[in-house]
Amino acid sequence: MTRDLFADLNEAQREAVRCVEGPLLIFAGAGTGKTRVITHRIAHLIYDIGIPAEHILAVTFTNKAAEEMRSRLAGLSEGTGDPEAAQRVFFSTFHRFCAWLLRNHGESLGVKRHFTIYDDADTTLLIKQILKSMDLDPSLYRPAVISALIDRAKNELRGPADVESSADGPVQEKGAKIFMEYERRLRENGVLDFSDLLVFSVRLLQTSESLRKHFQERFAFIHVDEYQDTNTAQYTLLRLLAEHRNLCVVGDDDQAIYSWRGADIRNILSFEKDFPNARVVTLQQNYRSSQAILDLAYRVIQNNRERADKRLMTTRTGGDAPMLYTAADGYDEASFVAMRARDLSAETPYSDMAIFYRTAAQSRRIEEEMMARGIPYVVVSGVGFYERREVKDLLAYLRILVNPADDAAFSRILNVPKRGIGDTTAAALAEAAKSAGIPQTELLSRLDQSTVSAAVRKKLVDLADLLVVLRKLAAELAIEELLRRIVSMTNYFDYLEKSDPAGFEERAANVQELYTVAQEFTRRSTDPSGALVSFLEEMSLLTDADRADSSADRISLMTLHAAKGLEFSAVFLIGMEEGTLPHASSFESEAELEEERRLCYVGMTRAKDRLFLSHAYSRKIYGESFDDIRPSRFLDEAGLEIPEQFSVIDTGRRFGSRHRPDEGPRRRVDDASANRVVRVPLDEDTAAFGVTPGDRVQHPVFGAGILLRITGRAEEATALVNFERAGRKRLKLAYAKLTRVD
DNA sequence: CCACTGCCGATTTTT
DNA sequence: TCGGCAGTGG
Repeated sequence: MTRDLFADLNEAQREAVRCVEGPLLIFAGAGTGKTRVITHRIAHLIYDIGIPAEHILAVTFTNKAAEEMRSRLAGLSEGTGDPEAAQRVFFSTFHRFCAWLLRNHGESLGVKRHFTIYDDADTTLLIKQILKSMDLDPSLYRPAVISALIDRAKNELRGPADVESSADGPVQEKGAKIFMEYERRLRENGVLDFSDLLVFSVRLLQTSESLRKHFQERFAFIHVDEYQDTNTAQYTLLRLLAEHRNLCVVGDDDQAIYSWRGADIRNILSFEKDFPNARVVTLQQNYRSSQAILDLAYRVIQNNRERADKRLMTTRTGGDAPMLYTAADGYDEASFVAMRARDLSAETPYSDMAIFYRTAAQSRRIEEEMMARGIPYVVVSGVGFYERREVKDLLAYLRILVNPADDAAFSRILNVPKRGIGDTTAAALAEAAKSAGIPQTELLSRLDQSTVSAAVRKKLVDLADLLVVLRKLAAELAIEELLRRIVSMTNYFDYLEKSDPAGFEERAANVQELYTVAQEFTRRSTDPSGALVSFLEEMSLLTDADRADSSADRISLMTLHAAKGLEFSAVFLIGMEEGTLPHASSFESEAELEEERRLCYVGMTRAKDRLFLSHAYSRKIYGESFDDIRPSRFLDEAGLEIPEQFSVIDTGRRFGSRHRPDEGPRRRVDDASANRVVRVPLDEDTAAFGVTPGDRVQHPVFGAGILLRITGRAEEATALVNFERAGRKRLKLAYAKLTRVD
């Protein structure tokens, strides 16, 4: 070891790294360097203690996090005797780890080596089919609800029978029945859904003692990132693997925002009970945000009852006081964000700014504004690349080659591109396959004349022939080449152009992108024999976030959920209103409200230097206008002073709000965007000047006016005052003699 | 079989 | 407001 791993760590971090044996819980608040701690700890295990790298497992929730850790560890490995060791550490997401486990050892549970994975779209479709076959009304038993119910049950390691016995109400009762059929069909198709990856892995380790022992030895040291987000299945898996108790979990209960996905915050809160004699280290030294931002966030999160108390302190200096903008409406808010972002861009690149919102739909107005002003932006997430129709279509072809029983893939390609096979034929195929007990793919050329017309039969045979040819090509060609053949043999581009002329170019580009992805994969791949299977697995387990291009200088737009784990110099948190954040659906339950609060907290703590919060009193929701929107309770909790009502005068001069002719006459207000009072809590040094936004102030030269806002702090504090006679002026508080008048 | 139209419903979405 | 869908006429 040529390098002191402890040199660049603070005391708490050192303690966490040093403690290598037995259970360890690291409470890592936002921006306290948890990735640094995990990677240093792993490096310490390898290079100082001498643990073979292949005995170390590190599990994360996202591919991105896993990659980040891997590369950080690689950085630490440079210059050591064995820099390659980092490559041998098993960094993986839970799901990828499980897929790996099942590919290699799932046979005993009836999991085929070449299983394919159903994504959300596939499972929703399957549920709809089941509803139809059971003659249930989809509006009563909504597929999304049923899907959530099933997913939830699986994450809690409960089967259809468990759901049935605890059912209260018809949805759950029928849900259990649907669940049962759902499972049957997945097994019949040789496919797993996301949760199955966890469920079967748990079952595997529970049933096979030898495998359990094997993996306990193989992974003698286990690390888990974002432990607060683990669900019951994941927790159980960890318990099975970590019988040796060398389990190090890192997390922050204040950032638990996935309970609706089955994550159980109690996993982290009761770690010490689950693993007696566990060491607990709390990281509270923040390296990311200004103290003002941390304090604001703390005031909010402090209102949660179910949390371990901790408070972040920063080393970082500078930054502006967080500010609140009270907007007239959504357009005004968007306008404010855009203008402020542009101002900021003089000193901060757009790529270091972000706009967060509670629901994806909120991005629209912002996008319009950004477009109108020519501000470069990127919506993070949105419709993922892998969920694009064209991508899914082509992947479905690959899936059906790997797993002929994959019905979701089959129904996707059956009439795509259009080859004149309709619902009637599809139903006949499905029926025949069911009674014959073989996959539909195998049956294509065997449907007899009594069920389908000669013309249709010809089409089916053609498709069958196509698949035979492709299957042969699959064994010979690289994946990219195979994809190109699929596209050319099916005239896929013609189909795309015809079915969606407007979106053709973008879709074609996505297909090209898929070629590139395939090419990349082949370049990286070490095992050509199972290439197609692992390619598909990668496609299923990858998300849009994994391909985000961070090189361009664009401001990022994303939901609060998507913001976790990121940081930006400037953050805009929009739509701070009751009903939006906290979301209306959380009003009934204290637990859900606390989760909304954590969401708010996550958003705030992403900001390094500047945090802008905004809310509007009037907003259009689903095309209907509401004028009595109440500001979010979180603003109160944050200690922000909220203007009573938006009552400012507007000259109608709206920055960038394009003329909207169908909007009717707008309330005439006098120079609204400029003359709005912006209230923010002032720190001591700034408050010492004795004036605060909203005050009526007197100046020796300019006379009386309204203090609109204060930017900067202490000696740098600048007041914007709207003087009755002299108009708007910017004045340094340190020089200008402003006095409050009542 | 496919294109059009009217109606319903509308969080968040690591994998 | 807008997108996804079920139902209907060509």
